[in-house]
Amino acid sequence: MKIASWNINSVRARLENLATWLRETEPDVVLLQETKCIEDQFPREALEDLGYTVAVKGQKSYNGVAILSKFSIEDVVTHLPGDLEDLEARYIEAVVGGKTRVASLYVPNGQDVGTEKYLYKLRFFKRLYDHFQRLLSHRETLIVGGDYNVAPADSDVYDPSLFQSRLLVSPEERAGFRSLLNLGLVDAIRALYPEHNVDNSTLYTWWDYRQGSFAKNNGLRIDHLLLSPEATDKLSSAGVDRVFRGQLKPSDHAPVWCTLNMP
DNA sequence: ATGGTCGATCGTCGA
Repeated sequence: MKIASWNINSVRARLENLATWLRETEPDVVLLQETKCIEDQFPREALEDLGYTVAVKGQKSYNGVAILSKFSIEDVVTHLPGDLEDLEARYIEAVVGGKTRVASLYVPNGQDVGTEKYLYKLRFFKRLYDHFQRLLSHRETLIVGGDYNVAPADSDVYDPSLFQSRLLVSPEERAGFRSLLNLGLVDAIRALYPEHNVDNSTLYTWWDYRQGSFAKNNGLRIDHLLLSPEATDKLSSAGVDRVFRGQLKPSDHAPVWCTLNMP
């Protein structure tokens, strides 16, 4: 089973890129973020024509997450517990193919260290911690993927000297991300590509649209696939489709993917 | 130099 996550930065503006990527890389399950439209505007039929079942959590203009699956989709959850007043479309979870649980999540960017949006980001990580702790007790094959908006280590940043305690790398954000690993979730990319054994600059998933960042490979690794122990046991390969960041009208993120050996 | 470049939507916010 191939599972991929992609911050698409508007599913309507990116439908051509998305369809090309689906045809060329053939993921079984896709976790999308920043679809940027309400559910009625989501190009459901075009994706169904490509062989996918679709589950969407939409919002006007901002955020929006979705799950595409070649297999059945059941038990859909569209709100991250822990804050009933949070109406932003940043979380969707479902069971695909009858027994594999997946979630597509879009962690708040955080605007700037110390702002109200930054505090919302840190609270979001606490909610993820509490929810994943509960999910992990079920001992399922679980994949929680998405745009975490955190570069977990300096090896995930093109120039760490430019990123000291800044947004995306601050100690509090990294602690939030690390707390999920401490629950027992495993970073699929780092499980197969340890930071001291690889060219870390090939693993970036996001490049700013500005200043020619992609041409200079000024990137960060902020999109992640986290696996439960039961999923990690099945992990066989993983990678980043960075070629799709270089196409015409690209998203500013590249897809990240992994394959699991399913019985 | 507090900029730059996108997308949604149509002046301005969010990233």
